[in-house]
Amino acid sequence: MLEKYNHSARILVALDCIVFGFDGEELKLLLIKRNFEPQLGKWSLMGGFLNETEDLEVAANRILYDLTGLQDVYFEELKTFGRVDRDPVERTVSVCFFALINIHAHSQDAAKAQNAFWINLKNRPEMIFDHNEMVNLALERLRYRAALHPIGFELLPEKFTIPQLQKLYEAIYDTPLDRRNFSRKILSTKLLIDTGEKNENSATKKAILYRLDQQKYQQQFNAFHYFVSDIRV
Amino acid sequence: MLEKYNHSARILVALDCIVFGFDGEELKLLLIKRNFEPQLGKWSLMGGFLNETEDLEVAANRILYDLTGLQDVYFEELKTFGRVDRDPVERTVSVCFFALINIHAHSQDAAKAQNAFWINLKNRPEMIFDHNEMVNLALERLRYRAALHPIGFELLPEKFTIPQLQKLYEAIYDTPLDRRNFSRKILSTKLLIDTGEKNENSATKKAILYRLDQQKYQQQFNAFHYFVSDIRV
DNA sequence: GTAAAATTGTGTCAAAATAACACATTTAGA
DNA sequence: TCTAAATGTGTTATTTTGACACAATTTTAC
Repeated sequence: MLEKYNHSARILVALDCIVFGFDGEELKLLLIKRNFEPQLGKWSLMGGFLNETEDLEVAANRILYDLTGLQDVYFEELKTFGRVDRDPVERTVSVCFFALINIHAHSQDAAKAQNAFWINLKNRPEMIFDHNEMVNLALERLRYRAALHPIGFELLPEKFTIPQLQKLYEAIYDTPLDRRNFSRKILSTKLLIDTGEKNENSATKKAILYRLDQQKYQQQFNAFHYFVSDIRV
Repeated sequence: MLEKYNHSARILVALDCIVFGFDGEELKLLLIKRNFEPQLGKWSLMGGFLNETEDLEVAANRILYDLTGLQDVYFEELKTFGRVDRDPVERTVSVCFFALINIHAHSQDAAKAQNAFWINLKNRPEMIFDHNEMVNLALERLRYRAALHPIGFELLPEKFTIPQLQKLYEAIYDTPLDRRNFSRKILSTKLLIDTGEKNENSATKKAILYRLDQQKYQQQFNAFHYFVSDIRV
């Protein structure tokens, strides 16, 4: 039997999860109005603790599932936060993730059970601990990633129009984009498949509904390089 | 006094550090030939445990300092590794960082004290635990970062020539680059200042020695976008 | 001395990508 | 059927990129 590392401190390992959504106009965050201690009544990210016999990645999926009822959603590690005083209750190191989900496809029941609400990113409330810092960094990372990889699609429904996609990018970068250049750029990636359908929820010209070419999406994930003039990572 | 989180497991939090260097020809790693248990005699990254009263970032700096004698070197978090069985001795979550240092500027004594050696990245040995996975991911990240931000300079001496810089990029991406296009691209960033000196260690035409414009480096860090044909992140 | 070999610095040019911009089409509703 | 709003596509000048050529510098060999 191997000897254990007797001289070092065992520390609580938490996970905190930032969930981004898009309602067609604004970027949103799924935040918890805490109905439990500590910090009851305040806003926070969804979080949890790593169990003794649980892989870190499994724990992240568990927390996402408990919040959204979704499995296999896009998420990536953001950073591990480890200031000594970040949680006043007890020393806790938190591995922070962010996820992108289709805002219409998750479980309302799961969200309700966690007392979670979609909040406009721009109007986000003060949050507990270092959660504000986490969200700021996550937005930065989202902008970085979305400029290089086609992750925007993760936030849209299965079928979507180019104008919808453009509105998403405009929300992510908080800047207007040229409609014609945007369309050309996106279509040149060949990632979009024309479904033959049109968006019927339109009072004017109905835009073409596309879906993502999943195979090309996987292949081209690392060769997307979406750039427009105002977007610098 | 606040109540503690009584129902969750406390876990060892380790840090592992990948140190990259460049000897003018090849990318190198500063690896430990373990003269201590566990896994005595095997190769590993430099690591350590997070102390109870120590910020995570402070711990990373401590470990880097113990290995290199350097402070304020470039490093960034890579990922936190948390498979249950990643360390057979005991459940340990490891926050992995990577650093870029000038291979000629660190403390030989510190390295010797840790039994650390510079190893060609391409000939790297089998390492313990998930350290191989860490290094693979770090190389990927280095390539990603170096394509977008001017971090290559962190691996060079204060004064360097454009051909040296090119050799570095060729080592990072393991691909030959066109000398003329490279020079044009780098000079167009205006990040280089001509020192007026030349590289005297040359048997042929002596190349101009440049130094980095530190002010512009800070300003343009997020607007570098170094791309050449063969380099795709 | 001078020629040869290796390396460095700079220039050219066609092709591709980008940014700015214009016009025609579709649809609901007046 | 006319209008307003939104969508789809095209044009053009400018900038960036990639492929390539030539001149200059320096040491070494003769």
